Amino acid sequence: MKDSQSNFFADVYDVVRLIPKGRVTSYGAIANYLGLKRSARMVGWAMNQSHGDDSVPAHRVVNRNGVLSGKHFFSGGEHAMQQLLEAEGIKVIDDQIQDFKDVFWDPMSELEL
DNA sequence: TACGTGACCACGT
DNA sequence: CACGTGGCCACGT
Repeated sequence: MKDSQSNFFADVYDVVRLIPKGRVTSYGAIANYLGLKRSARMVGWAMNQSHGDDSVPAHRVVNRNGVLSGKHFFSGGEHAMQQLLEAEGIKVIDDQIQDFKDVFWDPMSELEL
């Protein structure tokens, strides 16, 4: 096990697990919260590896534009991620979250580091 | 070992 | 206001 990257992945997963039901956050917000400000890509990569871990609601993580950029990586079809979000009361149209700012959950603001 | 790619974001032109 | 480039870090070929 690589301690360093495992620690980073663990941190990302921990934050994602803290996302309340019916809310979403962005890769950049998580990266920023962890202090990796410019390394949002790593958060995305972490999500990629988290795929298969039911404890990590990756469907609640989208890009800063509110677009389901990672839907393509979900198993069960292209609309699997959208249906998961809609099941939590989040409206999604054409891979775009409606009222994104309203359902947006910022760890820095909500967790108040 | 080096290059290219990636579930992104911010800035410059 | 749209597009291009840089930056970040890790992984695959």
